[in-house]
Amino acid sequence: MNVKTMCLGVLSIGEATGYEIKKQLEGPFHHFYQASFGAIYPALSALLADGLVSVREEPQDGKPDKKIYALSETGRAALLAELSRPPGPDRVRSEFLAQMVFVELLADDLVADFVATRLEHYETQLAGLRGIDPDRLPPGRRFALGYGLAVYEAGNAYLRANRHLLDDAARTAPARDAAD
Amino acid sequence: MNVKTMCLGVLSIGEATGYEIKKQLEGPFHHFYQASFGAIYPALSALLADGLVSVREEPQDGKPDKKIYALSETGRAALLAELSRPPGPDRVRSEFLAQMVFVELLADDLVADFVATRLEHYETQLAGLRGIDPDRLPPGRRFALGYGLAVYEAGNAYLRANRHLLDDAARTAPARDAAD
DNA sequence: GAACGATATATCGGATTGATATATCAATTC
DNA sequence: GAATTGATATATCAATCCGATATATCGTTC
Repeated sequence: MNVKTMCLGVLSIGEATGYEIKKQLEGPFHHFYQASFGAIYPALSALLADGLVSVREEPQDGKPDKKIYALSETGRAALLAELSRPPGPDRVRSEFLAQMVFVELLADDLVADFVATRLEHYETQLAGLRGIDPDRLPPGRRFALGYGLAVYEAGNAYLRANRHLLDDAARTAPARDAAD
Repeated sequence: MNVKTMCLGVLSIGEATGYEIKKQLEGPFHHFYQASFGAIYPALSALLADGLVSVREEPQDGKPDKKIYALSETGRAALLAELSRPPGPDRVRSEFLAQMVFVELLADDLVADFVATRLEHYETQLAGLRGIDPDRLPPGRRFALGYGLAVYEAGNAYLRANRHLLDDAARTAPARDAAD
């Protein structure tokens, strides 16, 4: 699903600015879909040019004018067509995991630092998702919320239970050896 | 972690061709890092130009010649430097999840099909990871293997337990209504 | 007063994807 | 038997996207 389709999807929930679409993708949707402003704004421009969305400008005091986008009927049909195609494979890139694969090359204080940061990250993400009331969500979004909770909880629990694999494998720094 | 660094990392395990690096990223590393040939080959070319890897060509009967890349000492140092930087945020894009968020728009037979495919996908991925003997791996790779198992198992279990949210929400197709 | 964060829009150079191409061979399908 | 598919290998390209940056205003913090 490209960013144009995701924008159509978010607009199917209700009209929104480019900034608000980004906020949605940084918040409740963050665990399964991310996109940058560099992709969102050109996507909205293309959707507008193709007649799949409409836009109205609202001046604001003390802030840039808002451009509020809304889904057109053509856009709704295009969204349905895209959603009806079989989903492609997940795309994943976890820098933390990729770096931990080479943990034997890393100094143990670095590893401890990275692991601690990662655990905090899990807690932050879980707190964010737990702050959302599932009863107020339509079924699809409730499903996605529960999925995020399940996967973050599993990752968090795994890291807590197995961080010793990382701690024990990391390089002991020379200065620390001397202190020990 | 960009594709150049990942190539250095895979080469730190042992010399490899571009094709073999891709195979590593399609197999045991797939659940946390993916990259295309379109990125791997230019990355290897750049690494070669920068002196971070060396290459030797081996002719093969019935197949293209092999270009076998090996890490240089300069490359090893560059890898260590990159790995020592704090990991950036995970990048995730799950088309399945993104589409399920808008499940109310989809026909129920499509949803059932997508869910069935997704469950098969989990079984396939889990079978692949379970076929790897963790005792033969160094600690970092053992950790990553276990992480993949934990997260796929959680996602699989969640989908099995909660697919009813999706089934119940999907649109009932008109033709099916008439048949019921 | 400078830096930072929030609300907003927008752009750009570099990174990456997915498709495609080339080559050869073996296995499978029609 | 020919066509298709899949595997082993290398390589490239147009489209998509990222991360950084810019602009503007305001409020908060150091």
